[in-house]
Amino acid sequence: MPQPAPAADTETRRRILSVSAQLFAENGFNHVTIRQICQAAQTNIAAVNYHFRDKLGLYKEVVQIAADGMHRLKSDVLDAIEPQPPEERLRNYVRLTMHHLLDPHEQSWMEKLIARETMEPTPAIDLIIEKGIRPTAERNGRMVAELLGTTLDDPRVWQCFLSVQGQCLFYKMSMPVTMRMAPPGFQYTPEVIDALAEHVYQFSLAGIRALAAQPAPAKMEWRP
Amino acid sequence: MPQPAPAADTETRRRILSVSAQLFAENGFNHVTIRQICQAAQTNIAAVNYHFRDKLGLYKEVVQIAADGMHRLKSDVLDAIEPQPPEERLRNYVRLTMHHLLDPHEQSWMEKLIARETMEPTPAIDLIIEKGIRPTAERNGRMVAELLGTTLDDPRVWQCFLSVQGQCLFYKMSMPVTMRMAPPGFQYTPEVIDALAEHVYQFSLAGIRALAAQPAPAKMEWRP
DNA sequence: GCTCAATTCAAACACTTGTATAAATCATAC
DNA sequence: GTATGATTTATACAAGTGTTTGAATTGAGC
Repeated sequence: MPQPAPAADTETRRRILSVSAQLFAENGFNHVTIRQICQAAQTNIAAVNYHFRDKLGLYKEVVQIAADGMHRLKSDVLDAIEPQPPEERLRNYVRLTMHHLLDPHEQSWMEKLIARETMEPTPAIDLIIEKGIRPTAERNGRMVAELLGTTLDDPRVWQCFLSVQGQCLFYKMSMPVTMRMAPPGFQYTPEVIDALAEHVYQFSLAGIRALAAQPAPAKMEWRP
Repeated sequence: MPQPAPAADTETRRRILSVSAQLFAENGFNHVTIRQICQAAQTNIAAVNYHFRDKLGLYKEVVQIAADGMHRLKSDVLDAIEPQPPEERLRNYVRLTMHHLLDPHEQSWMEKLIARETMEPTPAIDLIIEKGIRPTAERNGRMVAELLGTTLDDPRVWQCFLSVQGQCLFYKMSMPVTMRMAPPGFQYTPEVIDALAEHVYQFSLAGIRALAAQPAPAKMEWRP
């Protein structure tokens, strides 16, 4: 019973990873079969089991990559908007996030995979939380906290951030219905996405400002 | 080959419907097996095929009920808030919707089933759109339009409504992650849900008012 | 050229799924 | 009571799933 070298970087191994990342992101863990993956990767059925032990092993490696990439991607976004004034920071955060999620040309399978895991978690969810979400939580919070004129231990920070994130993700998650309700021929072109992002920005900025004007509620313990 | 009377109302048939509604809402069409349903309904494997032709037939009947019930539920909510001033209307709409979605005691499997179909549609999605969503679209729109001081053919109406709906649904859909990020022991008690709903209301009302203050964009054709 | 380990391959296995069949049971009208 | 049709039951089937196996192929090191 031959064993592959620990994490050897074979050509087929790479192909399987690349192909399955797309498939998993688009269809979810349960709706992708090993045979699909291997056919798309032009290799044998047993390749997945040989290189990744089993389907879940492959998936976890894909998720690992997604979580790391997500962290890097989010860090890049946050870096890019760092020097801007707070309002522009929010505007561009929303714009970039929605493009990653909605633009079909944007090959951002990582956002999609994580959006999927968020709604329908598998045993790999903890990886995503620890490596992909938690590390940028503090910077995300600071972006909102500054607009609120408060600190991270103010519960309004997370409620507002979730309201922003919720609007962005909702457009992605409700796409199947949106496309059916929209007039025929509708597409998520870059211009449409920009317009939606601008709406979410305007809507959210006003929401945040209104809450900033209210008396501060009791602080909460802040967890890292 | 015996055939059941058209839509006979047998006891087992009722049990299957009731049990599978819960299961489908909680786990989605693909993650529920006929054997699960029949075991929970304390009947034979073949009962589903006998009474509903096949699994999809059963599911479509469940969805039919959900779509009708959804329409009725939404109508009731809209009726209940009708006499209130516009702001209170929005506040209570958000509050009731979030309770239906999040309260574990609330046995509102219909909202959950439809939320699921929204994100991961099956061949039954059209039923939901036509019977469960479209019929109340106009009233939903009017609720927002009034706050915006505009008419249904103003694109801001739908963008704002989706922003509100998006926040509500997001809390439902991201529950798996939320529960893991939240401090241990966290639960969606009625009080917690009320607080969240109040936040969404405040946030959204400010967003809507800010957009109302802007110059009106080009109208769009309004589809029934 | 040979060796030996890593890698690929074809085939099969064990299991679950939805569905179909035919017999058994039940209920009701005559 | 019996006949007839509706319902329930036990069982089998075909297709699809992830996984395993053992042989074939490859390729680098000597």
